[in-house]
Amino acid sequence: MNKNKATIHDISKALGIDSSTVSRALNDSPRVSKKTKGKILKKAKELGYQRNSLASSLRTSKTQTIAVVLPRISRHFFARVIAGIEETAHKAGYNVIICQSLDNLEREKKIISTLISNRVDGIMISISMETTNYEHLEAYKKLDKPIVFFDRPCELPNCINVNIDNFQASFDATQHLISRGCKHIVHFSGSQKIELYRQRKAGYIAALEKNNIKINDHYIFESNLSEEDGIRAAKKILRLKNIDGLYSSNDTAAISAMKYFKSKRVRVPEDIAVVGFNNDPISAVIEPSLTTINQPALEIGKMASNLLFEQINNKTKTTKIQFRLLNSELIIRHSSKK
Amino acid sequence: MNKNKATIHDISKALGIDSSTVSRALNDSPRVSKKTKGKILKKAKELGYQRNSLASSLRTSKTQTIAVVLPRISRHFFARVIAGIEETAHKAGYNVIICQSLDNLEREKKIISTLISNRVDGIMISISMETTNYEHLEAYKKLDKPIVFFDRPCELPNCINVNIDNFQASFDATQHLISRGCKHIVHFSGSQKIELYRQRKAGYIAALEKNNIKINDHYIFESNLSEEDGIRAAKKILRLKNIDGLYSSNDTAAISAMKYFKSKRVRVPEDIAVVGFNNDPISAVIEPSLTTINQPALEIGKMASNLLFEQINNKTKTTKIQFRLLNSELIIRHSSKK
DNA sequence: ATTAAAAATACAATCGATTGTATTTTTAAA
DNA sequence: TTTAAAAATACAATCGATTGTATTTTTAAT
Repeated sequence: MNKNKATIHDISKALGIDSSTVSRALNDSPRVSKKTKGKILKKAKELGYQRNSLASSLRTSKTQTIAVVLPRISRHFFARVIAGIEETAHKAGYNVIICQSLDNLEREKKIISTLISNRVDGIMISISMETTNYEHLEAYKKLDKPIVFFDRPCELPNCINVNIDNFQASFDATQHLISRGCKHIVHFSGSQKIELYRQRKAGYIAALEKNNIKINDHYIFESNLSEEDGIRAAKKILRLKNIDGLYSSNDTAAISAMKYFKSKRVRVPEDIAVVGFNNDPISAVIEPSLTTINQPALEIGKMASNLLFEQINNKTKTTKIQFRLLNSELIIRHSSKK
Repeated sequence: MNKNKATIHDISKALGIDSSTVSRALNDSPRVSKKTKGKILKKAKELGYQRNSLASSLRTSKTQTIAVVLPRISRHFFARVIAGIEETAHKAGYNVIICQSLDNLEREKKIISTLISNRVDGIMISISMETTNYEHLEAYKKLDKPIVFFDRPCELPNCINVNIDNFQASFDATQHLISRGCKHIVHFSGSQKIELYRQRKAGYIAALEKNNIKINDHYIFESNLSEEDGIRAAKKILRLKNIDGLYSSNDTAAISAMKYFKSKRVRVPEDIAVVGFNNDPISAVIEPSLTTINQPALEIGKMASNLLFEQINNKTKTTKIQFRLLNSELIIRHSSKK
C-alpha cells in the first residue's frame, strides 16, 4: 500500500525519463514525442498518479480556484446563484470554494484572509450586512486579482457588480399594490447602511410620489428582516389601524407578518395586501400564496462567474465601477389579489 | 502598489534576518527571542505579509482544510449539517470546502479527484444516489486520510458513519400511523440500492408486522422521491381506492402528494394521513402541516467533524466500520391527526 | 556521408515555507 | 577570566511541479 502519493519523480525514476519531460507529457506539451507520452501516461495510471495542485499552484501562481462568499447558503436565492456559478466554473475547469459569512463582518474578514492565503484566482461576493468598509477586500484587490460583487451592490473601485435593478423592482412592487387600491402601504426595509436597501426604499418612495401619495416615515420600518422582526413589525402595523398594504424587502419578514395577521384574524389580501421579495419556495406554498419578486439567481451566478473568468484570463481590467443589471420579475399570487 | 505578495524572504531581506528565523517567528516558535519576534511581526504587518498556504501545505503536507461532499446544499437538512461542521471546524482552525455532487456519480468522482489533488486533510460525505461502488473513495483512503460518512450509511472498511437510526425512525413513523387507525399504509421509498432506503423500508415493514398487518408489495413505491415522483405516486394511490395512510421517505414527495390530494378533494388527514421525513421548512407551513421526522442535523455535523478531527490529529485509526447513531424525533403535526 | 535544422530530452533554477543541523552569541557557573 | 551549557540565529535541503536553457538525438537536404 503506497501511503504516499506518487509524484512525477516516481514516474521519472521508474522510466528513466527526466521529471521535466514527465511534467510536460502530463500537460500534453508538444515538446514531448507521442511515444514517450504514451509510456508516461501508462506509468502514471499504473502508479495512481494525481497531480499535486499545491506544488503546481505554488509554481504557476494559478490555483484554478474561485471563491463565492455570501451570507448563507441555505437561502434559496443564494443556493441558485451557486448553482449558476458551479455550472460555468465546471465548464471552464475551475474549482469553486463556497464560504458563508453569516452576515458577520469578522467572519467575512477571516474568510477573505484565508482566501488570500490560499491564493484563489478570483472572488465573487455578496457582502455581509455589517460590511461598510472594504479594507479586507482592498487587500485582495492589491494582489491584482478580480472581485465581482453580486446581489448586494458595492462601490469598490475597478470592480464589477451584477445585480437586478432593485429600484425598479421596488417601484413595480409598490405600484402593483397601489394599482390594487392600497393607500396606506408599509415598507419593511433593511439597514440603510446597505446600498441594496437604500435602493429598494427609494423605489418604494418613488412609486408613492408618482401616485401623489404622501410619504409617511412611520410607515417605513427598518430591521434585519428576520422572522422576529416580521412579527414585531406586524404588531406595529395593527396598532396603526389604517394600513392596507405591505411591501417587504424580503419574504421571510413578509411571511412572518402574514402568519401573525392570520393569528389575529386580519385577512390577507382583503384587509392588508402583501408583497415580498426573493421568491423563496415557501412563498408559493403558504396560504394565501405570496406575491413576490423573483430574481434570476441562476443567471446572476452565471454572469458573475463569466465576468470573473474574463478578468482572470483576458486581463480585461475594469478601470471603473461597472453595474450589470438583470431583469427581475413580479410574481403575482394571492396575497395581493384584492 | 506591491502587486506581488510579500514573502518571508522579503521580511528576511528587509531586516537582515534569515528566512528560517522569520518563519519560526511567525509560527511563534520558542527558538526565536522575543525581541526578534517583535521586529519580525512589526515588519510583517508593515509589508502586509500573509502566509502562502500553498507553500506551507506543500512542505508540511497538511492543508488545514477538510471537505464536505453532499448531494445539494439547498436542502435544509444539509445546510444545517454544514452549519454544524463549520462551527467545530472554525474552532479547530480548519477551513471547510463544500462540494455538491447533485446526486451524480460522475460529479462525485470528479470532486474526490480534485480533493485528492488539493490534498485536503479529511472528507465527510453523504454519498450520491448513484454511488454503489467506492473506488474513488478508496483512492482517497489509500493516502491514509480519514473519511466520515453521514446521513447515507456506507460500508467502506475502517470508516466511521454518523447517522440517525433510520430503521427505528421509520418504525416509529409507521407505528404512529397505525396508532391513528391506519390500516392500508403506502410507503414511498428510494432506490433499494441505497442502504439508507433499505433501512427505512425495513422499519416500515417491521412496524406492520408487529401489528399483524399484511405486507402488500403494491403499497411500496420505489422512486427518486422528487416532486414529480410524488404526484405520480399520489395518482396510483387514488387508483388503489382503499389507502388511508402514507409514510414517505422524504418531505418533498409527501408534500407533492398532499398537494395532489388537495386538488382532487381527497382530505388529509381525514381520508389519508401523511407522515414525511426530514422536517423541511415547508412542512411546517403547508396546510395541513406535515407530520415528519426531524434529524439532529446540527449535531450530526458537529459529531462527524469532531470524529474527523480526532482521526486527523490523534491518528485514532478505526480498524473496523463504526456506526454512531443519533436520536431523531417524530414531529406530530396536522397531517396525521385523525 | 556530411551537416544544418528540427525535434526530443535533460539540466537546473524556481515558487515560498519549513525544519534538521550547524554555527554563533549569550548566560552563568567555576 | 575561563569555559561549558543554553539560547539564538544561520545554513541548506526539501516538498512537487514548472519552465527557460542547454544538450543530445533525429530528420532531411546536399
